Amino acid sequence: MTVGRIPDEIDGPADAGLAGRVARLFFDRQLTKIEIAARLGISRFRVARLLDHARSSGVVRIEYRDAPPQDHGLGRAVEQRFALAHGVVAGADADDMAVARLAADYVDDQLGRGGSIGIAWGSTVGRVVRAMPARDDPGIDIVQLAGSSTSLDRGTDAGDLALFLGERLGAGCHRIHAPAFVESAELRAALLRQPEIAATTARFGSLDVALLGIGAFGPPGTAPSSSLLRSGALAGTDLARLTQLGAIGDLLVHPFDADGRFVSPELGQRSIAISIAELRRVPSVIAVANGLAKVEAIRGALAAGVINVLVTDAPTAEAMLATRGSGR
Amino acid sequence: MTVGRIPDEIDGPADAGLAGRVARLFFDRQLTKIEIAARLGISRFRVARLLDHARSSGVVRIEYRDAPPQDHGLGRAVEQRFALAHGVVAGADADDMAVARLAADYVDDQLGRGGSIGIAWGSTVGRVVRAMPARDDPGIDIVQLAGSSTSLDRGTDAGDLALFLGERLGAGCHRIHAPAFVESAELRAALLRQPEIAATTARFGSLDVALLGIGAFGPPGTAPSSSLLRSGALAGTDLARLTQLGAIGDLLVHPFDADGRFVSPELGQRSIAISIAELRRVPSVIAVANGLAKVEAIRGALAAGVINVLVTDAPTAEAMLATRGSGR
DNA sequence: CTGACCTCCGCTCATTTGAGCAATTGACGC
DNA sequence: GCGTCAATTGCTCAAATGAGCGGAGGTCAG
Repeated sequence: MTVGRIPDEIDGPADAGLAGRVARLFFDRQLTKIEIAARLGISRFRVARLLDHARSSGVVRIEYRDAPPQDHGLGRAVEQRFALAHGVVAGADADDMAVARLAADYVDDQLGRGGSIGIAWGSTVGRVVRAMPARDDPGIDIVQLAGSSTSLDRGTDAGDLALFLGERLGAGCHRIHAPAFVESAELRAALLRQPEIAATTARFGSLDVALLGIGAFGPPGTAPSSSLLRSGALAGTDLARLTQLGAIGDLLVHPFDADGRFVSPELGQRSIAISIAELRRVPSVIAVANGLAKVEAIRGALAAGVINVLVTDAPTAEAMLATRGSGR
Repeated sequence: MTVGRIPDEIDGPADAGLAGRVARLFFDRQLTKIEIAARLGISRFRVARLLDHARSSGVVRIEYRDAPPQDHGLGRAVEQRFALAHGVVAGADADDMAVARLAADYVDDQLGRGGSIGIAWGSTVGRVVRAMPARDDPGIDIVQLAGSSTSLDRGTDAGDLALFLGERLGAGCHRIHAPAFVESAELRAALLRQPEIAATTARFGSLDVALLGIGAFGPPGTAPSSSLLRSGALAGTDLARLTQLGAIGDLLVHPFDADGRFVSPELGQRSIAISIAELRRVPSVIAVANGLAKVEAIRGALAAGVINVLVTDAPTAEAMLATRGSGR
């Protein structure tokens, strides 16, 4: 019964490997099955069956990367109404993922070869990262724009997203191994002096692209879509004060009111994140936000004049345009 | 010049969307081009051209997931010689990535539905994580087996790898937000009392699978393949002492000698990682290691009796078997 | 307005391909 | 040794497909 050394790969792997080889010759090199059969010395029927097997057994998988439909008309309307460089609006029946894919394609276009991209946090940005077409471009630099927060949902933290994006693009990744909020301005200053952290924040000045979500505070008591609120950085009293100041949403750690005024500059004194002033210097600031609950916040964020490009969906865009006469 | 609202998606997206729809009907639903043409009310030639376009423009992408060839004979020989549950050996001309894919497939098989997998650090483990077939199984738990180290190369740190793996499997991810090594046993104890860290280490006892690399110290002066050495945890004097004790490699943070004895138990007193005793209780400990420089270390690690499954390549396996008469 | 140029479309015909069937092979139990 | 069953192989013929061609429509400079 001593089996010793049976060369039993005569059939298994020989076969398994064949399916892969055949599939590559057929799909990649576009040979006909007859040519493949001749080349490998097997019958064309075997080639066909190998190919069937390869597909049914998952050896070859077919993926679709078609861009979701866009509503260019609405996009242009948003551009003009809010003085944006680009308004990208997903078509009528788009879901969150369609918006994320449009944003990912947009970012992919912006990053020609190389380039430096800053990345924020949030579930919206997370979807964009996951929809990003894979690359292998070490010339790209990913820069985390705000510190981390462990209380955010899985895979929405800025550090995690920067890591994912770097992995996906094959890019260098510059993270901030520190919390987004600390107790005092002194601690913040001390952290910013840390060489590892300073190496990342020093890159805020040379970003080509920044990718952000827009946080909406929403009515008190409801679950906020804002990662700033979810991050647990703000005590109840802070939040009450912000609401009193008219805050309706946030960009990263910076709350703003309906007119796009940043209402709580002192919050920036306790947070480790890119400042609004630095953000204004980024050539292309791309915000992704959709959902009727975010309409007010998006309008406020655009009024702040920080954002160049907005990616959203049709219902949101229509709601943003509809209130032309009213409000502000 | 006021463009207002031009429905100019009559051509672009209508076309782009068509390519995707046609591709799905053709590849997924296996309709013939003639059937597709009839269904969409276009000519079969247009279908063919749309399909060509979809492939050349990258709307459809074809991926291959064929398992690399294995040498079952060598695998069985390794199993018997080293008393393993499984020896998985990649075929003759396999590269590092082929070994990683074999390991990934093996782990994927082990994780039927659900299950708890512990993950170590290192570039080898990193390749396995990246080769892992994607899933979406929230029933799986990823457990980081050792603390983080910022001095490891990009994407080889245990925290990063746990995050990547969790993302890839759609699984829950339990990380250790602490360094792998600290200055004193007291600090270690304090950290282990932290609820967040304790929540992860508590899972060491209920792992189904552990995925490890094997570190090889190699001759002094050469670049070590061991992530333990690279992690910068050991001062020069520590290293000299370990070498003196006969250490030739490591499992996670635990150095061992050629006979598989763990030579420096006190190192565990300063490190945040699964212990050898805990590791022994894991039903399936899978080690991935290949390269002639690692042969001695692998043999030592197997002698320790912690490892159940070894994944390697043919040259390494042959070298491991060749020294049967000599040495130990 | 006109002609050059370009892109996209549908057609014909030769080639490639798939469905279904019959022959072969190999494993296994008796 | 031999029958049985399942899996695999190769075949025929009808259907599906690709290459290349000429025409329709659209754009742009002159």
